[in-house]
This record gives sequence, C-alpha cells and structure tokens, in this order.
Amino acid sequence: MTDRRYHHGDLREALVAAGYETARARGPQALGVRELAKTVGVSPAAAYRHFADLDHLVAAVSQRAREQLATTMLDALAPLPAGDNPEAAWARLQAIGRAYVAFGAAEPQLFETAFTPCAPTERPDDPAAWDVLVGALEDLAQLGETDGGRRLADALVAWSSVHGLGTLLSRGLVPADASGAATTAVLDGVRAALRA
Amino acid sequence: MTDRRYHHGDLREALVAAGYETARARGPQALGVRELAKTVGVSPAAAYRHFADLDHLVAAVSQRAREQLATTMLDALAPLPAGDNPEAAWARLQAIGRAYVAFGAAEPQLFETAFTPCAPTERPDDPAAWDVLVGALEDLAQLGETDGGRRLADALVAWSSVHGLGTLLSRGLVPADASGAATTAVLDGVRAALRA
DNA sequence: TGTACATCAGTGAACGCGCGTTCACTGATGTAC
DNA sequence: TGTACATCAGTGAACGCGCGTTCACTGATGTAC
Repeated sequence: MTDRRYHHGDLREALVAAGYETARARGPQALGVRELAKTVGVSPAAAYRHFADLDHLVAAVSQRAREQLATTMLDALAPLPAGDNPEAAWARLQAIGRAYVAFGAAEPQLFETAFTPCAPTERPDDPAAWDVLVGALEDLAQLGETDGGRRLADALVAWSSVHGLGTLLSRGLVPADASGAATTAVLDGVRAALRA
Repeated sequence: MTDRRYHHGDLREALVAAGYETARARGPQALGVRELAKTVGVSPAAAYRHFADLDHLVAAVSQRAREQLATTMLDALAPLPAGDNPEAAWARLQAIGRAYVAFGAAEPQLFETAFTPCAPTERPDDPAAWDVLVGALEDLAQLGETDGGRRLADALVAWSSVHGLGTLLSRGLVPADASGAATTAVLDGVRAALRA
C-alpha cells in the first residue's frame, strides 16, 4: 500500500492526516511541506499536486482541527436527553461549552491550530462548532429561557467565554489544576449572562 | 548616536523596541535575531551579549506587549472618578474590560505577541493586567457588589470573557464591525455573571 | 593630570541547516479502439 | 480480449534563501595608579 512508489492511494488525505498529528504534537508552526512529504514517504514536490502552497495545506489541517473540536461537542451532546424542558436545554449548552473548553485544555496545539490564521478553505466546516452553539441557543430561545432577539449577542457572549478560557488553559496561563473550577465558574457565568 | 559603531548606548533596549515594532506589524513569529540586529544596525552576534537566545528576546518583547496592554487599561481608568459607590466601581471594571478588548481589536499582532509562548521573564510584568483586574474586583467586593469569597472565580470569568472576545476580534473571527455590539454584550454579561 | 591596562560590547566571517518552491522527467494507470 | 496511448501523480535534483548560533577578534571605554 504505502510501499507503492507511484500513485499514492490518497496523498491529499495522507498529508492532512500526517499534518494533523504533527500539529497535535508540535503546533501549527511545525507544519512544513518537506517534513510532511517525508513523513508520508513522498517527495516534497508531490504535495504541490494537491495544495497550491504551504498555506493551503495548513488551512486543510486547521479545518480538520476545527471539525474535530466540533465533533467533541456533538459527542458531548449525544448521550444527553433531547428533552424540551429548560433544564435539559441548559444542560446541553453547558455540555458543549464544557467540551469546547476541555478540548482547549486537552489538546492545546490542536486548539491553536484550529484558529491559526491561514488560507480560506474550499468548503465550510462540517461539523461547525458555531452551528452547534447556535442550535443549543435556539432551543433555549424557543423555550423562552433567553431573549430570542439577542440570539447573536448571546452567541458571542457564550463563544467569547469558552474561547477565552480554552485559550488561557491551552497556553497554561490558567493552571491546569484550576481547570475544573474555572470551567464551572465560566459556564455558570454564561448562564447568568444569558438569563439576564 | 546610532552612528557609533561600538558600544551602543543601550542595545538591549534598542532590540526590544525594534522587536516591538516588528511584532506590532508582523506578529511574534516575524521576530528574528538577524533581522532585528540589522534593523538596529548591529551585527547578529551582538544580540547575544544581551539575550541568551532568540526565545529570550521574544520573551522580552512579549512582556513589553503585555505591559502596553496593561498600560492602556490604566489609561482607561485614569479619567474615571475614584468614587466609592457601586456604579463607579462597575464603571471601572467595564472600562478596563473595554480597554482589554479594544487592544486586541486595534493591535492584533501585539495582542498575539503578548500571549505567545516563550521563555520566562526575569522580572514580573509592570504594570500587570491581572493586577489591574484584581484591583477592580477588590473594589466591588469591598462594596458588597460581588461575593468576596468568589474573587478568584470572578477574576477568571472576567478574564476569560474579555480575553476570548479580544482573541476573536484580533483574528477576525468576529468581524470588526460587530466589535462595539459584541463588547457591550460581553461586558454586560460579565456584570450579570459577577452579580449573580 | 596623564597614562597603562583590564574589561567587555561590539565585529565579521563562517558553520550547518532546513525551508518553500520549481523543473524537466518518468512511468503507472485507466481508457478508447 | 488485447493493445496503443493520453493522462497526470509521482520523482529527484536543484534553486536561492534566511535562519540561529559560534568563534576568534578588536578597539572604545572607564578605572587605577
């Protein structure tokens, strides 16, 4: 399989997968055309059959990291009851927020990679963290728990909070052993902010 | 002055100042020993008289960026009445939060630089944004506006919120034209969260 | 006040390195007849 | 079914580059006598 010298099965996918692992271990700045080509067992020039330049390769890896983040949010949602009651809806918002922050703390380099500046992607994220958040807020608005007219503002408040804490944890600016308490405090804060 | 070939007046300071401008324009990754030495008009090796390696030079520039951020917070505080009443204390918290977010939006590369991972600094930040925040929260706790027992949690909630929004704005993930509304929403959210 | 001297902040050349990207090419693949 | 052929995903060598860091050195500075 990988032994085939020519006509790699799916070089693009192999490069993104290898890039994802590199980014996970050493961050987005460690991504390089030459090194990834070597990892995959291909000449550097081969990568240019699939990506215009390094920036586009980074963009593909970055997108994968964002999609992985969104996936962990959906995974956190999966076991929860889909209940139409307020408590269930708040629990869902809390679950995705917790997953977002936990991803930042557990995978600091991927978190960094997910939001690193790079070329625009060809396709939208799938799944997209923003959509998951908006969906959870929509449920709360439907139930009259939040002011439907402030949907966008609420989304920005929630996103800012979890993104901020995720960033602080991922960079070690908030110590890991404060992670649990900080997460609870921030999620409670979001709830209070949206309810007001 | 700068024409002197030997015994530069204060090469360390000159390198940090040049690094600050480079970081401001092109971000922390654009910092390099060779380029900064060239900017300052000195041979690359000269930099090693003042910094153990590139990482320590970056650390000095990063610290300067953080101190600049803290300074803009203090500047925002300066014109405000020092009043002992709740409204004045909340206004002070809001002012420093607004300054923090505005710095991220106005100086995205410096904001990035301020929190880029690098070597530890020799001295603590002066001024330090954290101290400014804690001071403002202390006032509120003294006035009974917030639960003094939750000082640390409150600080983390406030910091996460403004740091998150600052990051999102600095990276263009929240569009600049939503900056004003988003800032207001987030700051109102913090107030609601701490009051609860 | 003048001079010898130790200090040490600079020089400039060199090291080895890995990078992104381009180029002319080759040969495995799948298709058309 | 077998064969000629067009396609294009790969090769491998080379390009020019700028990087961090080290080294033996030089000469301006400030001090001690």
